[in-house]
Amino acid sequence: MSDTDVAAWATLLRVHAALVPVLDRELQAACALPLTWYDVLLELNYAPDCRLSMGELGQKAVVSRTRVSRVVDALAAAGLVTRESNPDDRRSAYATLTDAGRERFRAAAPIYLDGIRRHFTDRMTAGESRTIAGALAKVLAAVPPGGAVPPGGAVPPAVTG
Amino acid sequence: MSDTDVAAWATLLRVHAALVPVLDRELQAACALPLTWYDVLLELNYAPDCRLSMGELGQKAVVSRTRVSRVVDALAAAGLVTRESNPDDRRSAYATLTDAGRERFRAAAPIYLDGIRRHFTDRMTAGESRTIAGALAKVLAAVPPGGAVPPGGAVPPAVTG
DNA sequence: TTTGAATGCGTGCGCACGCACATTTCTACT
DNA sequence: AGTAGAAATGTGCGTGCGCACGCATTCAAA
Repeated sequence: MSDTDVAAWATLLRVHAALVPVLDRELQAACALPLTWYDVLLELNYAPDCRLSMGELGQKAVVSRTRVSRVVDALAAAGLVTRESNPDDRRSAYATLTDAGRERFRAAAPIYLDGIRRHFTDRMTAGESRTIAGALAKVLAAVPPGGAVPPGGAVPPAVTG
Repeated sequence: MSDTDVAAWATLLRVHAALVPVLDRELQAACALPLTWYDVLLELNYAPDCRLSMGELGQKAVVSRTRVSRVVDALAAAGLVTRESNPDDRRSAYATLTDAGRERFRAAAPIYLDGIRRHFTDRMTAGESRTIAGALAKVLAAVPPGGAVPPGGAVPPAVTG
């Protein structure tokens, strides 16, 4: 039973490993835009006022929270976003999409979406696609926050060292 | 239509980003075994004579072909595999599972499988799991080899120059 | 046999990524 | 007000990873 149980997860790992480089290269070749940048621009474009704090970005985009800081630095250096400080909470820092950033994103989106369609969506039925989205959303909702497992053992307590 | 089309892929990316660190940590906490090591041990254990060449390992396991070399070095230093040369083709190098490696893998397997079950499989129905495995297998079979897209355009190769 | 291309592999190098820690600012409680 | 703790962010550092390249070997053709 283990074999069939693990099949879905194992295949997911392989698809990710095989497809991400392909989509990343296509996007870079067409728009000179790394996938990480695209993801950040996407979330900013979707957010109200095209503005998000670093923490929100780290939570919404597929980027580590600590990494967001440097990615935003790079994006700001490229003129695609601006750093702003929040007058109501001077700890937090906002990243806001610039016009150039929005235009760059809108140019890149069709490329990326087309890649997803050609390599991923077109290979399955609409029903399969919906099933995947639904099932994986349930998985995502139940995954523990952070890469946690700080207490002793993963499965057995195993208190003593 | 784009939104729902991309949903499956986007969720896959998030699940991967969220779950891989969790499973990796659980495995490391319980067995001091990185996921990459586990994957290599798994393929070796499944292979005939517990032996595979570097190229085969790179193709079967979720590890870059060039990275295999260093991973095998580390595994050999840990006594879990041995490096052997192929007398029939002196270019190739074999990695063979040792008894210690096999034992280590067999100890780790239940931990990893249980993690997959708790965080992934148990969150969906058996039908959903089968659908995911089947659909993603189709995607995998159609993905272009290598991270390719060397020629100019991203979409059509267009044979003639 | 000789020669050129192809295959399999290992390594130097640079990049991306996340962790642990320090810093600044906010919040709650006395 | 004053203080301890929490929250949000930025940074030094080590690590994993893949690419470009070079070396050894094998195959194919002349």
